[in-house]
Amino acid sequence: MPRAQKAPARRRAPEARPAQILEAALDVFAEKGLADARIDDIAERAGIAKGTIYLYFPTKDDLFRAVIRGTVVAELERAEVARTASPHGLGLESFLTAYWRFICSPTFERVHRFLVADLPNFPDLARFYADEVTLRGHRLVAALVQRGIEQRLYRDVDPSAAARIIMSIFVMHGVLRTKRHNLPHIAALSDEQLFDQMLDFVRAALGASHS
Amino acid sequence: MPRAQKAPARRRAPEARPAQILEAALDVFAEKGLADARIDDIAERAGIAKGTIYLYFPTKDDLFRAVIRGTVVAELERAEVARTASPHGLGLESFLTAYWRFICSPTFERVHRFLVADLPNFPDLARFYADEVTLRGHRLVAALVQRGIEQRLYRDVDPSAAARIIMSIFVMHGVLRTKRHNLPHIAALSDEQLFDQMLDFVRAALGASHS
DNA sequence: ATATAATGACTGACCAGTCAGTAAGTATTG
DNA sequence: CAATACTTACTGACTGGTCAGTCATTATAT
Repeated sequence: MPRAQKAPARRRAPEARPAQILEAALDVFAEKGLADARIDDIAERAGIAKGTIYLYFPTKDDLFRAVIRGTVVAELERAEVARTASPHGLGLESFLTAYWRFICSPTFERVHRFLVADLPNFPDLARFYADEVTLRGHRLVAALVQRGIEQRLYRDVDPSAAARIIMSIFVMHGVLRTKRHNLPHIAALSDEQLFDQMLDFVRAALGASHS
Repeated sequence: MPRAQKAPARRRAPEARPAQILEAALDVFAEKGLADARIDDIAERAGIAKGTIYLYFPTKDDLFRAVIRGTVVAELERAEVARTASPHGLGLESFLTAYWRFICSPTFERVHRFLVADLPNFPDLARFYADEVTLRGHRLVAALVQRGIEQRLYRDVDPSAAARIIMSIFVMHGVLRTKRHNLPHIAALSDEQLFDQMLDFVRAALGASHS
């Protein structure tokens, strides 16, 4: 027979709960990793009781999956926006600008860690991510490089290789920038400076004829 | 009063134990990550009993630290070898060849995962790694680029930025190559082909005058 | 004999997941 | 427009399993 004395303003909001839980879960998973994240922590951060989480997500794994899918979908939507935002317009460089802006957002920082750390334990999610994010991004960039070549903006490089290398540079720098505090050779550089340096390098590699 | 019936060929080898334990621990940590690795698993893989591990390493964390330091030291030694192997010789490209060979080794693959996943939980180790590996590698590459510029092999780029970007490409490709099975756009490419593509890109970016 | 190496059953802490119980909201009735 | 029963959202103490770390005991070596 459980005691029940204090009733600290309990709220009912079944529509809002899932999003609320996912947000708290993203925070805690990103901070601690899947294994070290406690369901109690997530509940506390969401301002609800532990049991409530289990009304909406059957297990911790399912919650984790939902978080990944949620953030990945968000990432894809941004990519779509970036693609359609420049209809047949500015090409590779404007895409990279938008891409870098995304990489510098808190979402990227929070997602990246358990992308590397925990995704290998979820082969189906890893596959989903590879297909829907990595590969899609690669195809998009490769197409932009290809178009640049056709327009004689770039020399005749292998678009697929160039795309892969360019993405590598940007993603890795997205990781590095979050570790500035430990890395004296980056500490003083702003995100904009990093972007400019990367763009210079890429332009030169692609043999861009004009600045 | 514990029972003790079977004595399956107990061996005494106090000198060999630490290395034996570290090797088993590296395997298990790499496979499962810090949190999911069981001391019992490590003991079993090493062919000894759990208690024996605690004769040599006071806690699981200490064991993990020892594994990191061990592998990082190994990595540094290879870098030293690579540096001294080309006295004032072939410069950047020969270093990158050796570096890529290291990146393609099993050690890199096993170490990288918990470098990203678990190191954030060990600020002192992260600092150590940043100083002794990342920064040292960066300085070395930057110096090689600098020398290339002085020798008029490369155009007048920012050596620090170029070094950082080159390292980014190589490290990221070290990660990608281990995920080939999920990535159709790399699956068919050999490590050598990846290296050639990266080198082409870098050469072009540095404005290398001859192939 | 004595010292040292090794063992593995055990303990204590931790935590995912459960469920009996409580509060908030809604429908029904007089 | 109560008082009532009924439904649904939520709670948090509890359970059962897992595992890091301990230590009394046993094996080997000298």
